Parts: sequence; C-alpha cells; structure tokens
Amino acid sequence: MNPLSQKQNKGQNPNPFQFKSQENLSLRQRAAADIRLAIISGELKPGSKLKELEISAQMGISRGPIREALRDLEAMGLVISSPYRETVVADVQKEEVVDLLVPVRLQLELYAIKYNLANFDETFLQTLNTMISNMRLHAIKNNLFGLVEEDIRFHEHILSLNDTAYTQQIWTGVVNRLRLHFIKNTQKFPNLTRIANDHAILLEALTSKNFEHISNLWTEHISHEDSLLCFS
Amino acid sequence: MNPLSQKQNKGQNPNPFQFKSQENLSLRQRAAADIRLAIISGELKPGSKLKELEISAQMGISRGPIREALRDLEAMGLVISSPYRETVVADVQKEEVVDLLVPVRLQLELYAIKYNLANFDETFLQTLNTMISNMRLHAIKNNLFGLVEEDIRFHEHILSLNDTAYTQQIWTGVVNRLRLHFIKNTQKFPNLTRIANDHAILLEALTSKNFEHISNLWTEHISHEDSLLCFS
DNA sequence: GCCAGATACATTGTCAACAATCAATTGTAA
DNA sequence: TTACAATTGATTGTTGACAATGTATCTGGC
Repeated sequence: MNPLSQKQNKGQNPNPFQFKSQENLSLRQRAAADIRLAIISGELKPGSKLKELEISAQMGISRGPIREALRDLEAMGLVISSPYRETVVADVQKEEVVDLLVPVRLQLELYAIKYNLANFDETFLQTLNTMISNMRLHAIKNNLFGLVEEDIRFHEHILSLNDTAYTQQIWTGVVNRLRLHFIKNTQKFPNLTRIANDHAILLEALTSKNFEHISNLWTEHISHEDSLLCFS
Repeated sequence: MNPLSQKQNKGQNPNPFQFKSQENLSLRQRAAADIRLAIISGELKPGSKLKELEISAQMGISRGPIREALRDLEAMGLVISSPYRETVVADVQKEEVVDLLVPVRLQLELYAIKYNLANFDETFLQTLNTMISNMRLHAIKNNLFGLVEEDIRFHEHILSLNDTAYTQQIWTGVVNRLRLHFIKNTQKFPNLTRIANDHAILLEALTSKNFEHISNLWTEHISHEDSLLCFS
C-alpha cells in the first residue's frame, strides 16, 4: 500500500529512515531514534525540512507516531517546528556552545557527582576504565565519531547515577546540540589520544572522592574539550 | 456527544480544564496551557494521574491534541510518562533546585545579558522598571503568587533578548520546575517587599553595562532568592 | 487462607480520513 | 513591468475507530 517498503530502499532517492533501531520499541520511539541518527550523523543538515507525510511514507507507518517523534526531537533541541509550518533541522551557534551548553553540561555533571560520591564503587569505576580503553582504541584507529560517542557515554555513565527524569532530559538536549556543533566544526585530525588520556585523569580524580578536587579538574576538562575537537 | 461541555461544568467533580486560555491557538497549545495552569497553581498535585480520555472528554476535544500536549508538558518538566502507563504530575526535590535548577537558570540569564549589553535601551529598562512597580503593588497586597509571576516575567524579559529557540526551551522547563518547588515550599509570609527591592538593585546594575559587576550581583541575587521565598 | 494463572477492563498506541492553514502561482489591472 | 488579489496545491491540525498493552479481578488448586 505504501510507495516505499519498510525495510527496503531501491529508489534513487536515498532513504535515511529504515528502522535501524530495536524491534521492541513503540513506533514513535523508533521513528525518533532513526530521525535523530540521521541528524547527528550529518545526513540531515541544519535547515533541512522534515515533512510528516514524507517520513511516514518512507517508514511505512502513519503520521501520528511521526508527529510525536518530531515533538520529542524538538524537546531534544534537534529540530524546530512552528504551527502549520514544516519542521526543520536545528542549527547551533558557537556562542551558545561556549557560554551556555558547556556551562550547563558542567552543572549537570557536578550535580551528579556531588550527590553520588559514595556510589563510586569498584564496578562503577571499572566500567569507566573500560570506556577509556575503548577511547584509546578509537584514537589509534583515528575513528573520530566512535571516540566522541564513547566520550559521551563516559559522562553519561556518571549522570546515570542520578535518578531524576528531568536531569536526564536536559542532558539529552544539551548533548544532542553539542553533537550538532561537533558535526559542523570538528577538525579533521584532532589529538584523539589526548582526549582519552584526559579522561584517565578524570577517572583518577574520582577515586579521591574529594569533591573540591574533582570539581576543579572537571571544570578545566569540559571547558577545554571543545577546543581539542574543534576549530577555535 | 461528550459528557462534559467544553465551557460549562455543572458536575460534582471539579473540572480544571475549561479553555481558560486564548482562542487563537491550536487545541494542542490550549490544552497544554490549561493543564500547565492546573499544575502550577497547585490544583493538580505531584503524582496525580493524567488520563488522556478523561482530559479530552472534559475539554470536549479528541485525544490527539491531548497526547501531544502531554508530551509538551513532559518536555517542560511538569509531567512524567512511560509507555502504556498513565502520565503523572512531576515532583521536584530540594537538591535539584539548589544545585541544578538555580545554577542553570543563572547560566541562562548571564548568557542573555552577556550578549545583549548593547541592547539595554531606554524602552527596555523602562519595561523592567514597570515590572518592579508591579512587584511592589503585589507586595503591598500580600499577593504572593502575583509577585512570583511578575518576578519570573522580569527575568523572562531579559531572556527574551535572546533569539535562540533552545535557550527559551531550557528556561521554560527550569522555571516550571522552580514553580513546582515554590508551590510546595513557599512560606506563608515571606518578605515580599525585599524581593521587589532586590530587583531594583539588579535593574540599576544593568545600566552600568559592566558585565563583571552585573554578573556578581546576579549570582548573589539568584542564589538567595529561593531562601527568601521558601523554608530553608 | 493463599498463591498462580486466566480473564476482563481500563488505558495508551496506531491508523486513515477529513479539516484548517499557509506558500506559491496564476491571473488581472494599473 | 509591477503590484496585488484570488486560486491552487501542499502541509500540518484534528478526529473517531480500532489495536496493543498493562493492571486489576476472578477463579481454581493446594
């Protein structure tokens, strides 16, 4: 019944939406995940128009879940929509990154650390250590995207100690917008090994359980991470 | 066709949703505004269940716009929903207020101020001054809710200089959660005049156009505002 | 009496048709 | 040619019906 199959794409027009994601989620969640991936991978550039009917046809589902997925993406800061007008992929400016997203992100992480110093057990620290190893592997293979995602996972793992839903929500939005920024501005050959090593320092600081000390290092790291990955 | 009229409510069960808001908005926006009002006024307490069918029946519209309104409210941090389960009114803890919402709010305002020092013209400052007068009126009448809303408007007016959509979004969410906090914890007789006077000091600082100076005062003000209104 | 499985009900998830709105185009007159 | 109003087509907004899921209730066996 639909012009495009749900799983196949033989047409000339490349189809970003093919349910790459899990089977167990609602259509809305799957749609949101797939569109998000198309955006943060750079496949859909800022300003691109997202038409409900077009996407629903490509995915082989109705417009309802697509509409709700677009609203979710709007809450994540990835798209912008206004009444009776097409939804478009959002853009991000450098000023917002430096003076808003990065400081807010810092607050989120310090908040999580402050109230969970007691929860940094062996298992937790070991997981972080594994992530650093993964970063080093990505660095050796010069896999920029892989390293950035592992970097985000590192910080996300710390935030996961926090159980409040809204904290996670702000984090999701801020990090997604930082991803938009990276896609636009990342250097071709940043010092990836440096990034991995910096996280090893952070991990060691965590073991001290001294919040002042951690806070200082963390502030330093997050403020400088951007310049390591992007043009000034 | 619907058990409850859209504009009337004669039943024994009080009906919080009656389209109190503007006529020109989409049903989704009106629904979101009305439910939001019911929450931040304290009519709907944290943990209250929001059932799509119930609300749509009370408002006399279909479930579609209600569903999307609930998603908007979730993005605003006012409700929490999980798949196939009722949406519930969100709660907020003191730690989140002190160590996350307040610092994030500070970042947002400083960001807006930093990049708009040149835009503080006479009209702009006059508007802020009028708001302070309104605060004083509310203080005299001991109208706590009115003063808090005027307080929020004051800060919102500064943020409005910023044109990025995502900034406004974070602000909306943070302030809504701060409202939840106020409803729960506000003292019966806080020093309302003090609040109004504090904003006069802020306004005077703005005229200096010295960001360092403004930043210091602002940080002081926002950190202490909470304790003026709430129990320790 | 109490627990496990089956059943019924309430609630959310999805769909396809219809309505409202907006942007572009076309036609018309100055 | 240009300005402007009507028309058309594309897109989002809304609706009611149906499907999927989760929760509470009932039933039977121990």
